[in-house]
Amino acid sequence: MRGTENGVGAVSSALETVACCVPLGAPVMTDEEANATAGLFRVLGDPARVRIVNILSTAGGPVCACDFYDSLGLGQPTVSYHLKKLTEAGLLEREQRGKWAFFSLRSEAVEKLAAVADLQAGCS
Amino acid sequence: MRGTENGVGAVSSALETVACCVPLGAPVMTDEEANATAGLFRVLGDPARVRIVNILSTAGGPVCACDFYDSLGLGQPTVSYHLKKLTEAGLLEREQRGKWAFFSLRSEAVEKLAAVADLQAGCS
DNA sequence: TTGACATATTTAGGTACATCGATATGATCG
DNA sequence: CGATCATATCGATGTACCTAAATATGTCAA
Repeated sequence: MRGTENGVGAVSSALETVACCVPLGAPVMTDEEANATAGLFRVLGDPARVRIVNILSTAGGPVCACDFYDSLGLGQPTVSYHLKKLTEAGLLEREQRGKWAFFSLRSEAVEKLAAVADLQAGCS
Repeated sequence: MRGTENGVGAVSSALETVACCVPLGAPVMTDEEANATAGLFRVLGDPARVRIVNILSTAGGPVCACDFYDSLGLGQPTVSYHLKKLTEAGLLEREQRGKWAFFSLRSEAVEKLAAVADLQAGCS
């Protein structure tokens, strides 16, 4: 019931939040799009998750879950909780290496995030 | 006690959240910066506020508070609450026109937001 | 100043979220 | 299989947040 690499899009439980987002400056925005876009920002609206993304971006590659405990000053269950939130949103990818879980940033999501937050997108 | 154009930085009550943010990909990130950055995202982590920003960006100019009631399907106090959150974060500027309050996007904040969400900032 | 209107604040209630301790699941190695 | 280690999930608790009704503040016109 893990399902990280099941072939297709490897969608998590929440319909891949990041995939449903639209730029903040979109000419039209449905309720569903507003919800998804807010959902993406809400996932990043926690200091621990901001740090996780920051650590992953500076690491430049997959990072073991256990490496976050000290960096974040949070317990193992709490870190697991945050990693799951980020993964479900589509921002992170989970990879099993032996008995360790490694996480990395999904480049598509990173690009999408930048596009969503760019209000000038499409303007000169 | 309103203080929207008091000369200097026109800071609101919360030390201007957006001003303390750093890019998600910053090489180093203090606790305070992680908090401010998360705070900025958290402000955008609500569908109503996402819509407000979207409406303002497509409007291209100041919009009266009363114009949001119908668009958002929310009551006047609730809209006022959201507008305050966005303004306190430094994303919006409030302007009094007679007995109406007009809000617009702060271009500096818009640029900062894009920079904060851009993980590739400074990379090739 | 008084009345009318627009917005802000207060108060209260319900819900979502972050955190931890305890426990369960999953993976490796003897 | 049984032991061990890493991670995920469950249960519970305190907090932050969103919303609306009622009220206060502020602005303008007469």
